[in-house]
Amino acid sequence: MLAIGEFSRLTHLSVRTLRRYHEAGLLEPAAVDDATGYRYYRADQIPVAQIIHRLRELDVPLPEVRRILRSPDPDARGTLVANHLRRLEAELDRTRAAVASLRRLLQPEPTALEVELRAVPATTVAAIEDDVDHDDVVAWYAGAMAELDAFLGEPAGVPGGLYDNALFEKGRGHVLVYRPAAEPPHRGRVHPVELPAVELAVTTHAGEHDDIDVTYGELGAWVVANALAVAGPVREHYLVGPRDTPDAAAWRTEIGWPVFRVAPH
Amino acid sequence: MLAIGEFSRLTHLSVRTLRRYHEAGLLEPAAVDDATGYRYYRADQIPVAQIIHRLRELDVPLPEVRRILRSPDPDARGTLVANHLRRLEAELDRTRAAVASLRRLLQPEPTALEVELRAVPATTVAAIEDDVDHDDVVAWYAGAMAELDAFLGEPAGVPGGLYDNALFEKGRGHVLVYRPAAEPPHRGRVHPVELPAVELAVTTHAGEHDDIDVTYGELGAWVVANALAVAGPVREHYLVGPRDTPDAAAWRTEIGWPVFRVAPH
DNA sequence: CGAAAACTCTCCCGCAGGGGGAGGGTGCAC
DNA sequence: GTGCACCCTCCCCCTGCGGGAGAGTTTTCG
Repeated sequence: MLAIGEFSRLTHLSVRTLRRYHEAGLLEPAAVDDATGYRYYRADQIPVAQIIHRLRELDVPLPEVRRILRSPDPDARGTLVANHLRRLEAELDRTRAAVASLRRLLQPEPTALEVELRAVPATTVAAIEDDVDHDDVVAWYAGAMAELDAFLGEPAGVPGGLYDNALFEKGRGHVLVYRPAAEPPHRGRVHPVELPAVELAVTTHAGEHDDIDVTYGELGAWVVANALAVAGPVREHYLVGPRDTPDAAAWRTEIGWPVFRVAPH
Repeated sequence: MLAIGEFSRLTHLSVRTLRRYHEAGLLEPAAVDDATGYRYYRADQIPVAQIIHRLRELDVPLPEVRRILRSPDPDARGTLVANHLRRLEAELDRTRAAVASLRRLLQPEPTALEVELRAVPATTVAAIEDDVDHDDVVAWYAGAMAELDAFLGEPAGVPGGLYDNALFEKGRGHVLVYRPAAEPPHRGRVHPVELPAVELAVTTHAGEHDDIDVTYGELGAWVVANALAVAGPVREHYLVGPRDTPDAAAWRTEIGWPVFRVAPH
C-alpha cells in the first residue's frame, strides 16, 4: 500500500489533485485509515490514475471522466473517448475560423462595403425551425436542409435562414431555415411559414463562413452610420454554397439585417 | 452612440462580457453617463470588439489581449498573435501525445514489462543543469544537448538526463542532461558533475515519447510489486534517438528509477 | 527512546472568465 | 403617466487547480 506522496511520485499527479479526484469519486484510495484519514493506494491503481491524467489533458470534464471510468466495456469507453475527440476537432475548426477572422481584422482591406437597402414583402416558404445551441447550429443546419431538400425535390430558389440575436448573445436561440415553395407541404419537421415583410440592409459575404462575423460587424457599422437600427432576427441567403460548387472562394452569402429608421431626435 | 444592448447585438458579445471588458480596460465605452452609469459605444468600436472576441476564442488571456490592442503597430501586433499561435501548436502536440497515451492505456498490451535491476557506480560526466518548467523541458533539452555536443565534438557514448520528481508533481524542477566524458570541460553552461552511485530499476521505452508516461507507470507498478521504493530523480538514457535515426519507431529510451529495498516491516 | 524532519490531514482563499439572479434606477412609446 | 424594456451594481456560483495555515502522524536518526 502506497501513501499519497509515493503514489503521487509514481503517477506524476500532484498530491492535491489526487485528493480532489478522491473527493470527486474519480479515484478512490484502496483504503482510508479511519482514525487518521490517511489515504492509501494500490500499485494497480496507477494505470487508472494515468487514464484520468490523460483525459484531463484532453480537457475532458471530471464528470465525463467518471462516466468513462465507470463504463467497464472497452467498446463503450472507446465510444465516449471518440465523442470527445470529435469535440476537440470541432474546437480546432473554431480555432481555424478565429485565425481567419483575425487576419482580416488586423489587416483590414480598405475596399468599401457595398450595402443595399431592400424592402422585402411577406413571403410564404417551406421551413424547419427550432431552438438551437450556438455550437450545434452547423450540424442542425445540415440536417434541416437535407430534410427540406428531401421533401421539396429538385433544389430551386435560394435557400435562407433566420437567426435570432439571442443565439449569439446568449449562446442559444431560435433558428429557422427555409426554401421558397409555392405550396409548402407539412411533413415531418417541414411546414409552411409566412416570413414577415421587412426592410433589410443587405450585403454579400464572399468565401467560407470562417470570417463571416467580420462582415456582420461591417454591416452593423454601416447600419449605424446610416441612422438605422436593427430589429429582429438576421436573415442569410445562400446564393452560392457548398451545394453549388466545392470551390469555397466562389461561395456567396447574403446577410440581411432588418432595420428601421431612427428618429433624428 | 449605441447603448450596450445595441452594441451587444452588433458585436455578438453578451452585455455581461462587454461590461467585464470595460472593467478590465480592454474596451472602454466611448462615453459613460456620469449620472446613470450608462455605457455608450461608437460604431467604430465594433471591429475592436471583434478582435477581442476572436482573440478570446483563441484563449488569449485578457492581459495579453490588452497588450495586443495597445500596440498600434500592425507588425508588433502580428508578432504577438503569432507567438500565441505557436503556443496553440504546442498545445496541439500535447493533445496528440495524450491521445497516443490513451490508446495504449485503454487497450493495454499484455506483454510483460522487462525490468532489470542494475547497480550503477558513481560516474563523472559533462553536464548542463537548471531549474525548468515542465512545459519548457523539451525546448530546454534541445538547447542544452546542442551546447554539450558543440563542446564535446563527435557524439560518443549514450547521453542521458536526470529529472527531479518535483518537475512532474509541481510543474517545475531540477533537470540535468549529460554526456559521458573522460575529462569534462568547464565552458559555458557545461561543467563536470559526479553522478552518485545508485541502484536503478531499468526498463526500455520504444518509439516516440508521446506515451512514455505509460511506461513510467508500468515501471512504477513493477517497483512497488517488488517491494522497492523510489528515491531520487529519474534517469533516462537515450540509446537511440532522433540524433541517430529519423525513424521514430526505432527510438529506444531507457528509464531508470533509483530504488532501495523496503524493510519487510 | 525521544526529538526532529517529513508527511498527511482539513479548511479557507486565490485565479480565470464567465453565468444567474436580486434589487433598483432610466429611457421611451403609447 | 404608465408600463416595459433597458441598464446599473453587487453578490454568489461554476470548473479545476494552486497556496498556505494549523494541527495531527509517521519515519528516521542520533
